[in-house]
Amino acid sequence: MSVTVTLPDGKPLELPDGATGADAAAAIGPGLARAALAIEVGQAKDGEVPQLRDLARSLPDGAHIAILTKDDGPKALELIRHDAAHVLAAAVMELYPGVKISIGPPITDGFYYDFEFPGGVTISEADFPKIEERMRAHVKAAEAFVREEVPVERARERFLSERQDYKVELIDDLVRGAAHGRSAAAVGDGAGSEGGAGRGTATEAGNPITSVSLYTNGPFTDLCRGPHAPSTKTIGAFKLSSVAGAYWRGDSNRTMLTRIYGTAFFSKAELDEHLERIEQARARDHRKLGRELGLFVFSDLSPGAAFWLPAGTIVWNELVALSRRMGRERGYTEVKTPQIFDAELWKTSGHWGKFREHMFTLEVEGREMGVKPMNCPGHLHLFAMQRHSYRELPVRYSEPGLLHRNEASGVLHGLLRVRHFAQDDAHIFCTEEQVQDELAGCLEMLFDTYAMFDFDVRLELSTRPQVRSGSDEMWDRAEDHLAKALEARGLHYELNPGDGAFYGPKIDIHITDSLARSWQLGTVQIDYSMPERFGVTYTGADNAEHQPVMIHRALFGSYERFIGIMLEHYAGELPLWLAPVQAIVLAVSDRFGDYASEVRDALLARELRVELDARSESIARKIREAELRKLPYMLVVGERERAERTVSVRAHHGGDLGSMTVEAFTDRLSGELSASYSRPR
RNA sequence: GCCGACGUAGCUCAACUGGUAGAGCAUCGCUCUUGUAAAGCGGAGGUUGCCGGUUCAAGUCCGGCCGUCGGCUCCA
Repeated sequence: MSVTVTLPDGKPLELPDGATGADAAAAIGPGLARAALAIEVGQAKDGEVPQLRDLARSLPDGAHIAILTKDDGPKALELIRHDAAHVLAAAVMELYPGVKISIGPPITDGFYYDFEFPGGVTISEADFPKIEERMRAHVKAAEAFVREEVPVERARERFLSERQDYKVELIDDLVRGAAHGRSAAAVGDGAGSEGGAGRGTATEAGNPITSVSLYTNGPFTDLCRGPHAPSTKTIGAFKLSSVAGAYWRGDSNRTMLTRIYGTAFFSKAELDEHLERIEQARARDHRKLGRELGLFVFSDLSPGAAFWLPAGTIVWNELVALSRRMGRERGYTEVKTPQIFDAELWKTSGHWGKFREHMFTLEVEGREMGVKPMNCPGHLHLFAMQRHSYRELPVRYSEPGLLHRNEASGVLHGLLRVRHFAQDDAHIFCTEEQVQDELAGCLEMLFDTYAMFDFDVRLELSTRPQVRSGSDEMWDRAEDHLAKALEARGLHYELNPGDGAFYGPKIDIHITDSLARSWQLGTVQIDYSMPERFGVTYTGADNAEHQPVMIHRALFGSYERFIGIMLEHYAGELPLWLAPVQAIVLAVSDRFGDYASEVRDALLARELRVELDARSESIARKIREAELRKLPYMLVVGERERAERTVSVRAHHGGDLGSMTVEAFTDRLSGELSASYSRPR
């Protein structure tokens, strides 16, 4: 008796019956046997999803297999990070008797484990050294990860007797999930491979789960779907990084657990490199750059609201100018609507019911008013106050509107999550027949806008949420429109089910910041609901009143957030057209102040943003300071330049570009500027 | 909002177990008049986030509040 499996290169490998992944690796070679971590069974073909399994499990006859080693990148890292999460739990259980464990999956850059510590015990980073020391002992001991399949009842009793309530709940949910026909994987934690059912047990609809898998390393046993590496020793280097609160099952009504984050790599060198990357990312944190470059500051007296300094205001205004120019070229018309409205407006829009807690409200002569958290209701009301013919449509109202949202204190984050901000907002009112053209126009404008910034953007289509307004038929139509518009452009997008606005689905633009956090920027939304709520109409060719379709769109999203992301993206080195100071004239000594100001004035006359540094300081110092301010161009002028009527040009990072006439330099800059402006069509 | 940590001069940071706050940079003044990443000297600058408590004595310990940071939940 034997089994035959197929290797990645297509060659068959014959093994004795009952052979394991480890046997397969050994049969291929002793080096591979040593390096093997896990084994992938199956191939990504015909809808089949390869399963990663423990090496110790026996191989099914006829399977395609691939041995996983540390050279297999993210998959291999994920494996040992999951191992590390178990090691963390093992260490914590030894150090804190009575601790309750919940889940501990690998995540993008590491892993975490959530615990409920016994009463009175709090964990802080100060506790990490001793936890890490225990973890090291487990890694050093090269404890084998041993899998066992246990009947559900026995596993349940085991965790019940250990007072591991969260594990009991997970098991109960697994059983219930299977009974309800959901896959076992879907009722796990959703974040990783914890808490899943043992494979090989029935997970089909309606079939009850009869067993679950447990993994043991050393003294620690956890409910876990696996897989794991053969032993803890493959965790080459690890480090705990932070501690945070996290709600059990992500539900803010349930217990807050203590989450310990960490990361793991195969080697110390890789870990160090990772830590170094984080350090560098911190250096380009927009909050730090904003202060250092004199763009904006924050004050305790207005949490969640930036104070824009002159330099930052220039950046802001340039973005607004870009938005206005591009809008003008595309048939948008700018409007201005009030900041404060009677609650009536918010009741009509539905925001009063859904977001009142997050609005700033005030009472004016006995009337309840709300500061606008968004522009749409104002635009709807404005549109509704006029009579409209179908001949006018589409109407495209834009407004760089100032908005206030009373965000919970805990979510504020630099410019990326604020209470006071502005959006490059616009609302299009059009006929049903015009929807596709308008959406295409929005997407085109979106890509033209983002082309100015070489960002890596990710598109998501967010569909109907649980709580929403409008009929299902409306939602079907709206979602179809967005998907169709995306597909018409051949755009790749991810589906984000249930994440749409309460009035309509949306296409969201997401971007990743320097610390790998994801943020939403622009959005294009389609809305059949608000026009109905506000009763807005236009007169059709048939002389009857019809309801227009509304498209909401903001391409930058909020200017604040966009500038924050952009600063991190460029590490503070803004492109010339956005740089608050495009060039600085540096006088070699204050004796050349006259010529230096002449040069400055010449550049000002060409509408360049230029500064003059004629202090009695060394030229080396002036250059250093200009470099630290990341100013794109430095123009050194002294004896020679005055005599020759030239400037010596130095570019940030670019070094000395030699001397040229002021004319030549301004031409060079104008050329650079028009190149950036000519990109969007 | 929830969990944890943190809050000292404009910025970055010191101040042993409680003993009366200090440095660098920046700012200001003077000297130097400078050629591609920091000239020299001197001065000024703090009710240690705010309020209360313990103590002979609080930056340090305790409580409350505010804010910030890292997460969680939320995000029209």
